[in-house]
Amino acid sequence: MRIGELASRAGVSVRALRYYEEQGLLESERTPGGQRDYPDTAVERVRFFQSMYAAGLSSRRIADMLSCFDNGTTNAQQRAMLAEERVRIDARIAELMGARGRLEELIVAASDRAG
Amino acid sequence: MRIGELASRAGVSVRALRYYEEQGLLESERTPGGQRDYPDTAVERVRFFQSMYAAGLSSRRIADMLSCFDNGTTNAQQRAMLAEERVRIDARIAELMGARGRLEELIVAASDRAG
DNA sequence: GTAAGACCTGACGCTAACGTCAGATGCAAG
DNA sequence: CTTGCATCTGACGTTAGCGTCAGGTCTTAC
Repeated sequence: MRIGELASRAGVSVRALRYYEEQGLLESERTPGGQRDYPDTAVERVRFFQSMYAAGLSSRRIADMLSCFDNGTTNAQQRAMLAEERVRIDARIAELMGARGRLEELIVAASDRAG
Repeated sequence: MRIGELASRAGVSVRALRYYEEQGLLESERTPGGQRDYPDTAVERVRFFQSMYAAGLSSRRIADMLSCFDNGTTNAQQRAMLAEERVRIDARIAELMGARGRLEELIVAASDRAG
């Protein structure tokens, strides 16, 4: 498929896809006219990127774990990195839950005042 | 206390405190010499900021809910905003847990391969 | 009174994941 | 063949929460 279709199917912008390619995350064939051509599997791949970005990983980090995503094998360094990122995500979740609690306090206190 | 002490007690940089003042989040008295002087309550206040920043709120958003933090009262707009931010945080937590799950899959798959 | 820090006000730098614009080309339809 | 939309390659713009440097002032210990 071409870039526009991939963008809409994966829920990202065309610009984002070109950026992923720049970062070495996403390859593509080219048509004789020079346009990018993606396989169907690219949709899932891009969604994986989005998920990792949403979790706060950098392009570099995602690139480092790509072989792991592609064929399910890892070296020691990758295993350490995966575990490290999991810890980081857990910490982020804890922060967010803390903030949620603070917000909740404000809401409860305010509703008490409001009756 | 002066700015350096507040910074170390709240766990942020001196620059950050001046930035919070710029954004209208943090007031201070001034000594005759022109240096900032903070009350003890500023420590907790700054920690609240950090928690909100960590949850992805902008300075503007935090400023908008400050009166709520200060005296526990809200107007309708603030109540709506607090609820909205809570929803946003919940969504972020869900994203993170999704990403965590994906990572977990990679880890499990890789450990299967590794034996 | 002076040396050493802490603090002051600008003001530019930084980062990362894109947004956006410009000017040119590819491609399917009528 | 041309109309018109999708796509192409640069390349500069954006955003937000600070980092950092420059040059000058305040405070405190000796």
